[in-house]
Amino acid sequence: MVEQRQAMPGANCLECQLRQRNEWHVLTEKEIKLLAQARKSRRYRAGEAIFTAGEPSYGIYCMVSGAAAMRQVDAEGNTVLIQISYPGDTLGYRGLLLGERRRFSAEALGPSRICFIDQQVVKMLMERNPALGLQFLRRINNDLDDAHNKLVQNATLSNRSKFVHLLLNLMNRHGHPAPDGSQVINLPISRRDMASMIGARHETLSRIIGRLEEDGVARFSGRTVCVNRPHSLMEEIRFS
Amino acid sequence: MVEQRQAMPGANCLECQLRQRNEWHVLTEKEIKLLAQARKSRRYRAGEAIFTAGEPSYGIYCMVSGAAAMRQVDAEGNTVLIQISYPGDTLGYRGLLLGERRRFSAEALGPSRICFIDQQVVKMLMERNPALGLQFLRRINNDLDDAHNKLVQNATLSNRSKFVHLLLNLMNRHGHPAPDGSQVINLPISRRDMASMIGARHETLSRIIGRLEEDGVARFSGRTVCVNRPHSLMEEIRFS
DNA sequence: CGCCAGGTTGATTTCGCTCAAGCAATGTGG
DNA sequence: CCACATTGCTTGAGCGAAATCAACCTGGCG
Repeated sequence: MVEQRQAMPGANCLECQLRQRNEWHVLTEKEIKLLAQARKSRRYRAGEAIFTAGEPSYGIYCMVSGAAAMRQVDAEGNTVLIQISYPGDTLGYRGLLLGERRRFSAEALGPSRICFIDQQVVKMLMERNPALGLQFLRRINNDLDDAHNKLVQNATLSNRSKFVHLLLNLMNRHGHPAPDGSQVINLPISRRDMASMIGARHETLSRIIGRLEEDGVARFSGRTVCVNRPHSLMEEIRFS
Repeated sequence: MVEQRQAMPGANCLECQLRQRNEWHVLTEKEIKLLAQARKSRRYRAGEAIFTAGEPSYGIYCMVSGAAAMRQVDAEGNTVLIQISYPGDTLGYRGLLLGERRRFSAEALGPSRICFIDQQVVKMLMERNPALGLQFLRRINNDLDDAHNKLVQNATLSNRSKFVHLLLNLMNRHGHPAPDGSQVINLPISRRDMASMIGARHETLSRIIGRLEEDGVARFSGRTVCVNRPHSLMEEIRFS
């Protein structure tokens, strides 16, 4: 019975293995119980919205399984994929901590399970345990660092280089090693989204993919990618 | 005597008018006295380094007068100007709060006066007054928002549009209205730096400036810009 | 079955980068 | 004071990369 609960993340915060790897690991057992009592877990279908830009922040979300995309839309209606969140990641802490409206949208990329924790509960926990606030600070700091690194990437690299960088990141998350030493990736997002992530048109990305196949770097088929020699990707980003 | 101290920012935190507009305004009078006792004020010459990427974080800095540039350097040695800081802004809080090394460099853009507050003092103040930590959280959150907005800008806009956006931002900070309704800007940074901010080569920026002059939008002469009709700039960024 | 979103491919044009030369302002050592 | 290097900026020519416009394919899905 106990084993069963441990094997089912999202059922109870106390036994949730993911907690060890995110902001909540600084909480005491008593505080965790409060968290477990207040959190609501629910499933999302692929493409379902978690929250939308402009709406108030009611609380924060904790990814249990699946993946989620954060999208930002600019004045002209262009939508850009900012980040992908994975199990253990906390979502929507920004608007919450400041009591602001959502500045971007979040959407489930596939079937996902996500816990929701109400604003009041988070505030209460942060007052009881100041280390929690520091954890969020650390988290937001890393996000800012990522954003700055992407800024210099966008400023200096070619579209091809940017895409290779993206592909390497996706490989780290979604890659499975094949017996012959190659890596097989199941892409969680569409090509349009990948194009938006590197700031290119989707037609351009299509051509870049074609050239990568010509050069024997990788083979693309739908959302499945096979990177022949992962090292060749690493080397590619050394030049330009 | 008291008036004289009020008229001289950087001499004493208690009378510093800038404090009303930054993170420190949540401190009690007693805490401000601690701050005033610990802070060291000093002048910087134009171009002088405040801190450099890779070095440890000894404390944080508070701009009193002048302006400072935050620069990030990527693997290829390209340097990108990330942000400009102005009087009242706090500098270098990121590395400090996490006890990390500096991830970017900061440098005075002109003759500036900047206060330094030691790491230990900040930690002590944050423990005494939890609201201070929340202020830094708010600050870092806004920075992250700026970075995300720049990301979608870089992804979707042309170099010309990006430069017009930059010019509008600089106008808000450095513009002076002329009697004929035009705005005169004294640029704080070189064209190379402006080019890096929009992710373009400096030659390209030079051509963009030429085209803006052809179109009668603005006149450039050294570091002085005259925007004929500020409204025309606003309108320009509506299309494309 | 037709419709539609997502993806590919082609033709054409525009934009921005590279390489290169030249120029003005500033600094420097003799 | 001059010859000289240095730095920041501009301008030109040529080229390559990427955007645009368009046609077409493909696999769901009502």
